[in-house]
Amino acid sequence: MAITNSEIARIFEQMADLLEISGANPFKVRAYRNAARTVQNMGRSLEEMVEEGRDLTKLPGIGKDLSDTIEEIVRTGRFGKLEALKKELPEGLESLLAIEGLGPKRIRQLYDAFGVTSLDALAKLAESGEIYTLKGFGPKLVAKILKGVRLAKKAGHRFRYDIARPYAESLRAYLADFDGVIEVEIAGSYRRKKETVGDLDILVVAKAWQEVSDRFVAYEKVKEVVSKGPTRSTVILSNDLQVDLRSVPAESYGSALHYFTGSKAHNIKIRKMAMQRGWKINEYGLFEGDKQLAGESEEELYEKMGLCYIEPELREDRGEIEACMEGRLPDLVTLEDIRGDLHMHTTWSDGRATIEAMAEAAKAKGYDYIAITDHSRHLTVAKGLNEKRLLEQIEAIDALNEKMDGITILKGIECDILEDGTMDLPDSVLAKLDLVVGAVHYKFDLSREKQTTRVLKAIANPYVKILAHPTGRVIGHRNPYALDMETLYRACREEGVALELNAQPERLDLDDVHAKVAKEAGVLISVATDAHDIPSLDFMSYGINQARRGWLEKGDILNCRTLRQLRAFLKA
DNA sequence: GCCGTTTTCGGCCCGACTGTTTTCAGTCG
Repeated sequence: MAITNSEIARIFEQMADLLEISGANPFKVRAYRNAARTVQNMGRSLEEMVEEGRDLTKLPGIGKDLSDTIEEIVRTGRFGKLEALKKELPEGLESLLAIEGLGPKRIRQLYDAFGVTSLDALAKLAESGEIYTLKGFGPKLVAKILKGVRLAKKAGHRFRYDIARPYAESLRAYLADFDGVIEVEIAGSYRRKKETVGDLDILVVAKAWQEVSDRFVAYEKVKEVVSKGPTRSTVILSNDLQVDLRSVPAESYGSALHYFTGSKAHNIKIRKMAMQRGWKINEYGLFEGDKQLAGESEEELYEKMGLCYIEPELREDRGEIEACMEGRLPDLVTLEDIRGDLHMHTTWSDGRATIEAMAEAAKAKGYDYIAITDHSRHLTVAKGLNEKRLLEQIEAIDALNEKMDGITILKGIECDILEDGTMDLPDSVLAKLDLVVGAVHYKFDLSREKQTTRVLKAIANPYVKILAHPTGRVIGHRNPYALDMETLYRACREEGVALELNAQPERLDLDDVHAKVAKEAGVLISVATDAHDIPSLDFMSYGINQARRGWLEKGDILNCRTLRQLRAFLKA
């Protein structure tokens, strides 16, 4: 009975939701949410830890009860207390929490009085007017609820980073351009470079807030003005992305930026540290009594707290505060550290640019090398290369390398890993290449055991040097396939195989958590764009964002190495 | 339900806003 950490985290979240609606002790609810976060953020598989008899109470936020609960879930696939609770409160009730304006108390009220358990039932009740018989439900709240129902029915309420970015950046520029704006910054998960963002939180220090707010709601892409207040205005953009603009006094800018950048967990930890010293942190500053100790800048805030500056990408309470205190915060990789791109396609398979055009574009980015890695024959829909065509491509690349200066084109392939773990092309052909990138492109639904065996066999092939998009997930579309990551990391280290952090914004695979654990396990990472055209070479920045969230440094990344060092790795 | 340089009991992050009230509960970030 295989179960992933994410699934366990989901169970804890559901438990927390239902407990909240049932009116349980709010701190118990919080304990479940904290545990869910711990489980979601940890790299090790809980299932394996249970099998190995590890002491789970060592994990933060996991005590005796939750440790037993995890064991129960791993061993039986069930959680008795949750099932008991579901008998009292029907399933689906927690889905109502997604509606703005509805929290546990009101949901409970609606259920007790009218038996509401679904969005449809809620909408019906609201439209009939019967809802007004409940205490505390007035016309404005009901209108908000009805709007929330319509919104909740639209799928996918988080936006992929790359989709939010153009909206975010043009709005930032629009505001920065205005005379009345002294500072402007987009905070929240956008600033932490999370792979998806829920909404945008923009902070401004304004000379005249009223004018800035007027300009904000007049932005051309604003579809709807939700509110326009004395310190905050909220709008919905044409793509349904919500944007909050907040006015912040200059002396509080740093604290506000820190507060609204989050993550919540990171902030809570810092705030607790302040409390222990008898201080208080809020969005206006760091205070000792009424005296402001810091607040103008984030740097000052961290310094006063006795901490070093922590990059936004690290602020997830995944050990960054402890690492800072122990002087082992990573020196995060930057885009400028990248010397080449080790995964891209051309017109030889399903790409849209020639080898030469891709090489020229990469050279213009200042890269020293690229690897051409078109698909192999099994991927017929992508015009995958057979032996004959691959040999022709090798000749073509040799000729280009003769001709071109300033960049080296490595001969590679993104070779399919077949169901039995053998490679799609014979070793005799793979031997002629500089680089073989192995990839799973079908049979995603094998059992964990079979999928792991398949991938391990592939990376044991002496020619395979990188495993592409290792978990196969596509954000909001396809879950990662079942794979024993711990064993994979070990095998990669032993075989000298790097794992890819695929920079396609819908993949970002490995993700941040996996990248961090892979690094800790001593595995090298290749941050690669998998570009199918020239503009997609720019995906590198998304890969770097995720790499930074995964604590990666220059030294952890294969394509930060010089060509000579890279060749040494490929030959080893 | 977790946790411990005031604690094995009694705490658990904090402030603002909204809509509904007539002093505040509920929700949100």
